[in-house]
Amino acid sequence: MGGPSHVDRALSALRQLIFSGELLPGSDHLETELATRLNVSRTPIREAALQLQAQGLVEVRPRRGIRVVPVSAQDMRDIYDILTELESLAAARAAQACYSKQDLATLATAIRDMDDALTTSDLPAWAKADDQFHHELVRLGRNARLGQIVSVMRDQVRRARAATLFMRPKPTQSNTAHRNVYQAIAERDPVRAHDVHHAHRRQACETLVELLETHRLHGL
Amino acid sequence: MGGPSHVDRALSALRQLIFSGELLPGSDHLETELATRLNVSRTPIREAALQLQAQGLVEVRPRRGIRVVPVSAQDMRDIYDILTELESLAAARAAQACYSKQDLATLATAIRDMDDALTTSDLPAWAKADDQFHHELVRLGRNARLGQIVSVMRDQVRRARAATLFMRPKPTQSNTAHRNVYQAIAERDPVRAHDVHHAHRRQACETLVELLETHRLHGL
DNA sequence: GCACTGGATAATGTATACTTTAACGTATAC
DNA sequence: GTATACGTTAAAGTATACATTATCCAGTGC
Repeated sequence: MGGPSHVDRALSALRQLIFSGELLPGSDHLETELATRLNVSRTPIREAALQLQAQGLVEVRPRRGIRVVPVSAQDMRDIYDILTELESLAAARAAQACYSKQDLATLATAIRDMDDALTTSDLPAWAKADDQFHHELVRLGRNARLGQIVSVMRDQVRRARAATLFMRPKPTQSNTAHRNVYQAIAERDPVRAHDVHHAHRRQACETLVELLETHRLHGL
Repeated sequence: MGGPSHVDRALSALRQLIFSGELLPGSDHLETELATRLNVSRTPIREAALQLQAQGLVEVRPRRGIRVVPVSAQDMRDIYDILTELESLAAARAAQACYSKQDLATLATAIRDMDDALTTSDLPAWAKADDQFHHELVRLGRNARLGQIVSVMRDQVRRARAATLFMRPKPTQSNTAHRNVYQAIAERDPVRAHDVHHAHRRQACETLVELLETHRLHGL
């Protein structure tokens, strides 16, 4: 069976390099350089770069290199605007879908994991569980295209959150909000699910952008 | 100066072939076939196909060919859900942006063109002006990422609308709705701009999906 | 008749060679 | 000293050659 192709590996590797910060935001990288680095020819690099460009992670600029796009505070606002609307829509749709408690088990698990992480002050674990919750929420909304868009937006947010995770107050509110969204979905109340989640994301955006701006974290 | 590359031309050509229906939804096309057809090598075809895949217009399936993705009625609902939320958000943001009447001139022009097209019953012209209005609206919302997403979604809608344009009743309501959105933006009333546009798109979705389903137009 | 094996085939995945061209530096004219 | 023209160079764009491998079909065994 065909294992992952060189393009696939280049994609993962480049994502890894970007998220880990080894490829700094704003930095340019020639195709040849990356090809050498990943031990492949230019072809898979070019194809991977094209896909990353479509995801907004890099920008290919002829003769200047493949650029890791920096994300400003304003960009983050734009991204959150999209994320907020689409996730809230997913929440509403999930509430309309008449899920049983069993269907919502994964959501409940994510919430529990967040609580656990909070009591042990394990912020990375909290972030992971938080991602899990949002991912599940969108999945329950049953709109594959929406899921894809949201996941691209969430990648960007993740980059910024990594830089600010340890500056934040304990995210107690988030857990409460998630619990309320879960309740609304379980009770099949789309409007409440939508509104609660919307307010939650809006708040999260404010918190994040404020941190970015006060700490002068531009071009993440 | 560097004219458009082969990749650029392949992209336009393939889009043209898809939108014109020469490449039927659901049909598969080998890289070599398309390369011969467009008089280029496989390389630009592969790169173009990757970008079209990112836009959801084709699906590249190893050894089975590049497939023009068919769009079902349910797909169209999903697409409209996204479009509705994001365009409405753009409308709200546009209303918050304190634009002068001059800034809104292009919107007004689009509305006038729609009216003209309606009185002469020139439906293609109406569709074009309609696109223009929505495009302008989103531009005024000042969120580049949102603009990109919306434009991808609108491509899909365009495919379906082309098939149903002449089945519809005269789109008088649309013109009224657009006028109201324009008004709300001019009066800097984000909530009304949002809600009016939201209702408008929702209605459009219902109309379109109903046509698709009654006429059994699956896999457009 | 059916399932399985194995090889032929053809399409993709990848590397590489080649072409084109933008960017940079140098030299020259003024 | 500045600006323009020109040549060099290196990077991307493209074609192509090659390697890999899924698919199909014929043949075999049962």
